[in-house]
Amino acid sequence: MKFIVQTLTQDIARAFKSIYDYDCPLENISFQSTKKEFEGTHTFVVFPYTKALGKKPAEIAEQIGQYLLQSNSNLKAYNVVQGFLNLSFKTQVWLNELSKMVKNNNFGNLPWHGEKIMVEYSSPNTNKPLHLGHLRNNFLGYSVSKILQAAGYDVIKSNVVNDRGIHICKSMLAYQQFGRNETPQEAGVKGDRLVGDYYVKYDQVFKEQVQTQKASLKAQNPSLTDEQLNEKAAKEAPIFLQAQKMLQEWEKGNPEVIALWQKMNGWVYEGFEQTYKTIGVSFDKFYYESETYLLGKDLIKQGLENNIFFQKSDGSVWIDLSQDGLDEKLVLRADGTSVYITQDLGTADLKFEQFGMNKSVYVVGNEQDYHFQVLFLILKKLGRAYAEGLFHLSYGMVELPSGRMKSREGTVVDADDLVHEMRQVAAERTAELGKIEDFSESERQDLYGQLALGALKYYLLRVDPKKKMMFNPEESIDFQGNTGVYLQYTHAKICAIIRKAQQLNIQLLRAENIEQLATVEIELLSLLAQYQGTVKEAAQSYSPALIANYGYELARLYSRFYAELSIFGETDDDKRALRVAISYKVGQVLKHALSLLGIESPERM
RNA sequence: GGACCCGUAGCUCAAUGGAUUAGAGCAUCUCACUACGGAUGAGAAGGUUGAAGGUUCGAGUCCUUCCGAGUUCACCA
Repeated sequence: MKFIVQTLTQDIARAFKSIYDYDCPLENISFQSTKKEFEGTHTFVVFPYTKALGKKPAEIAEQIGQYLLQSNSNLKAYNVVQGFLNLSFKTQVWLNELSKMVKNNNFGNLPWHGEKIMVEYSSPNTNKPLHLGHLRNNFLGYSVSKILQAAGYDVIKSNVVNDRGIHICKSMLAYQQFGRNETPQEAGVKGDRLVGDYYVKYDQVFKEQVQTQKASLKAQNPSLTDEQLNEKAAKEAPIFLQAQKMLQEWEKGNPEVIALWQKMNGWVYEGFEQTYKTIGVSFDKFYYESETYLLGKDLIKQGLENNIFFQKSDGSVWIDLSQDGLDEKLVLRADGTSVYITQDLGTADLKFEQFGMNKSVYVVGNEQDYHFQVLFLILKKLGRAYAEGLFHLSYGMVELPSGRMKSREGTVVDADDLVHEMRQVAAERTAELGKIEDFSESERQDLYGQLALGALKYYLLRVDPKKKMMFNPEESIDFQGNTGVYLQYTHAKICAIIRKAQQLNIQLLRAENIEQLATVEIELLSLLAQYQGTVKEAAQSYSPALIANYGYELARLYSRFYAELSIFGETDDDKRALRVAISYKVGQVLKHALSLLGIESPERM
């Protein structure tokens, strides 16, 4: 199709030249897809040229249409609506196009171009289990990796695990005080859940202590405001002081603390591994902040020498970004220890040294927009060549009908629980329909997982990543309409058709003597031909939503095709074969698109 | 307060780099094949695209102001 559109583009330029003696650069000529109400698949908009040509839009469109019809042998007809020139291709063009697509088993994968890109995602804290917000992150990261791969990149999926810091010490401390050495096995829960429970426990105790502390502070300092009292009490809560102490011990390498840390992190990793496996995501490279948190200090020294940073009298190091519309930002504490951005600077260098990638994507929530703006800007100022290729894939928060999720208020939707519930719904619906009575138990279980995750992933990925989204539990378990299950169902239906076609021994690509295609057939072929462009666009904009929406549109159009036209009831052998071939290709593209979303395509369901 | 982001049908979302009559799904109502998978299809109803200006042949999209929601502005991560 690409080539055919190219010839059309050239012919339009020639038309401009020959009719109006107007030189139009090829890159200024482009097409839109024709709206459904009108005949044709490609539309050329002439409005932008009316000024230069001094003619009315409809007149220009008419003249160019005539010129094209004579000069371009692929063209069948044109029609003009105001300034819109709608073009239709000959049947043979579509038949050739279909034949090419069917023969191309690599359809949807763009040529490898040798650029390397790292996608960092997931990056969990090791103090609590994964929740719904992490799911959006993980699904996005995984899907973007797949899309980039399909678009011809070498992709490295990385995960920077936040396994150290005061928050980790909090759950350790609560476990130490209240845990009685219980193990996940003894407690009968996943390791990440157990550790998360102690993080919650810490918070309970902390809150109680703040209240007590506040009361005694108030008695001593009646003049303080409520806010001041809260702040002071929080800083003086015994358990908080203990947590701070523990962090210091951890940094000193106190064997007891380290041993506890290793034990508890080990539990969390086991839990995460299990969750990652069930939700179907994976990584090529793990970084641990406990190993990277000291990085970046050399960079600070360098920046000081080059006067990019400056030092205050207390020894702390800063960068002044006020020229760039931002603030002054601390990059190293007065005591010489790192802050968050210090290690991010160092880690950026480390990643680049190890992989030498051209681009690097950070899949991180939009709460950290400012942080990444600063991080990238500093790296540019430090003259890092790779800084140009850095991108923050900033995604919006997932909200519940009851509002934003808050771990402290217990409104968090746990990832494992959610997947479990979805599986049950999938099992119920499947049982109601009774189409897989001959499946073995393990085949059933596989199917439930595929449907559950298909529904969940599609639900979270179909929305533009940049936008915040609403997670409505009732809607998410809906398997009708614009859902992942709908795409899977359409694919499975097509598989049934292909099975039957094989039984009937129908050849996909026979010499087709077809004079005219049905409108819905042309629409389908045209949409299929757009798939590779969609993949490219999705890669450029890092947006799985484009793939999801394309897939839905394709499934919907196919469903209409299926309802309007009979396949096996068609008596003309050529037409019957054609419809099977179209079905086959639609099935393949659906499967490919779903795989880019990290969703599996069962052949029966 | 500064910065950033968002506001489209009752609800959830689409709408290429500006373009013909702003499209889907859910929910509501109606209809459909003793044909290939009804987890489906067709139709009805539902909109002053938060408001007001501006630029343009043309604005949901760009610019300005206002209103409303959110995020962020730690020697936390």
